[in-house]
Amino acid sequence: MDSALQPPPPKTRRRRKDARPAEIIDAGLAEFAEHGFAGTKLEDVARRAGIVKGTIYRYFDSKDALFEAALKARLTPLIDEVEQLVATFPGSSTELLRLAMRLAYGRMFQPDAQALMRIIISEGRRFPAITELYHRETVAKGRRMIAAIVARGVARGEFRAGAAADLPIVVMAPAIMAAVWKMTFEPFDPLDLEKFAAAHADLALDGILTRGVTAL
Amino acid sequence: MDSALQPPPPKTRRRRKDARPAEIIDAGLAEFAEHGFAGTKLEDVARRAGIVKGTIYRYFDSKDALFEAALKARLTPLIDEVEQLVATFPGSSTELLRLAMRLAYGRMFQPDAQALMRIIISEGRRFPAITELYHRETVAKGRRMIAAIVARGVARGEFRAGAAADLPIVVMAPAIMAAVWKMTFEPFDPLDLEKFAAAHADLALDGILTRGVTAL
DNA sequence: TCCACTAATGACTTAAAAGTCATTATAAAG
DNA sequence: CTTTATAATGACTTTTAAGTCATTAGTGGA
Repeated sequence: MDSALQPPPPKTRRRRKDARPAEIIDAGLAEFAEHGFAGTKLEDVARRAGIVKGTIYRYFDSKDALFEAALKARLTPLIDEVEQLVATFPGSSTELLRLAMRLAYGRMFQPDAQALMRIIISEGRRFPAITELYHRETVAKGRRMIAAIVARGVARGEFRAGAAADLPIVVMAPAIMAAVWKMTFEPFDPLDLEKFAAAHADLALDGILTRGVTAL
Repeated sequence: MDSALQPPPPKTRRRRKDARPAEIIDAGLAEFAEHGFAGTKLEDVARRAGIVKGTIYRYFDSKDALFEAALKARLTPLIDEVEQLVATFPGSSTELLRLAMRLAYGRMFQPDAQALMRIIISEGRRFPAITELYHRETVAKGRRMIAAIVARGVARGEFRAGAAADLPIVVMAPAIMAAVWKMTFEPFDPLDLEKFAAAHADLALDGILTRGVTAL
C-alpha cells in the first residue's frame, strides 16, 4: 500500500545533479520536523531521498548547512501585495477580515507550512538567524496585514477601537493555537478545523464590530 | 555576576540522597527545554546539578527514564475543584471568565509551566504516553473549565450562544498563542503580557457577551 | 573515635551517528 | 564506440555521548 504509490526505487545508480538538492531538502525537512535537529540521522534523510548518506555531502557541507538550506528553501514569504490588497479592497472590513482569515487558515495548515512551524518552535532558539528570518518574512508580515485590516475597519467606523484594536495580533491568535494544537494533541483530541475557524470568526468579529448599543 | 548568586559549588563531595533526585530533575527539565531530548547531554545536566554524570545513573536508569520522571514530577494537574468554583461562584459570568483568564495567565507563564509546554510541543510526538498524560491533566481540564464557564454564561443569558460557545477553547486560544510566541519570538519581537491579556479579554468578552442590539 | 555502608566519583567501554574518501559507474561529448 | 568528467557509492575514520563499574570518601550508628 505504501510501495504501490512510489515507483519502486531504481536498483541502478542514477546521476541527477539538479534534482538531488531539492529531494534532499524535502527529505530533510520531513525528518527534521519529525525528529528535531539533533534527533535526525542523515542516514535516514538519505534513505528517504533514495540515496546514500555520502551523497548528501556532495551537496551540503554539514548537517547544519542542510538544516539551514532546507528551512530557507521552503520558507515562503508572505507576499507584500497583501498590503496592496488591503488598501484597494472594495468590500466591507468584515469581508476583508474573513478573507484574511481564510487565507491564513488555507496557508498555515499546508503540510510544508506545518513542518516549518513545528521546526521553528522546536529548534528556533538554537538557530536565531533562521528564526529571525522566519519572523521577518512570515510572522511580521502577517502581523502587519492584520494591523492594516483592523486599522481600516476602525477608520471606517466598522470596528470599534479598544484594547484588541491596539494589539491586533490577538485577532489572529486562535489560528496559531489551532496549528500548535494539531501538531501536538491531534491524536488524543482532534480539532475540527472547519468548526474551529467558524468559532474563531464568530468570536473575533463580534468582539471587534461596532454596534449600536453595548450591553453592561 | 553569575557566581555571586549561587553559593560557589562546594569542592568537597557531599552525600545528599534525598535532595539529589529533585535537583537532577530540575537540571534535566531546564536542559530538555533548552535543547530538546536528543540534544540534551547528560553531562550538561550533571554539571548543572553540581554533580557528575555517573551520579545520575544512581537515581535514574537511563536518559529516557530521567526525561519521563522529570516531566511527571513537574506536571501540576489542574485541580478539579476549579469546576466546583464554577458551580458555586456568586458573581457574574464575565467576572468568572476574567478570573479564569487571570488564573490561566498567572499559571501558564511560570518558568516551569513554560518549560513543560515547550517540551511537550517539541517532543510530544515521540513520547505519546507523556503527551496523553499532559493532555489529560492540564489541557482537557482547562478545556472543561472554560466550557463550564461559557455554559453557565449562556444558561444565565449573559453570553450569547453561537459558534464560539460551541467550541469554547477558542476563547482561551490567545493565551496559548502568547505562550508559544514568548518561547519563540520573544527576542525579536517581545510581547507585553499585560497588554496582551487585556486585549484578549477585550476581544473575547465583547465577542461572547449578549447585547440588546446587534449591528449588521 | 572508628566502622560499615553506600553516595559519589571519574576513568572506562560501547554505541551510534557525523563526516571522509578512494573507488565505481553513468551520461554526455567527441 | 570510446573517452572523460564527475555523481554516486559504501566502507572507512572520527567524534560524541550514553552507559558501566571499580574505587573513593562522606556519614550515621556502634
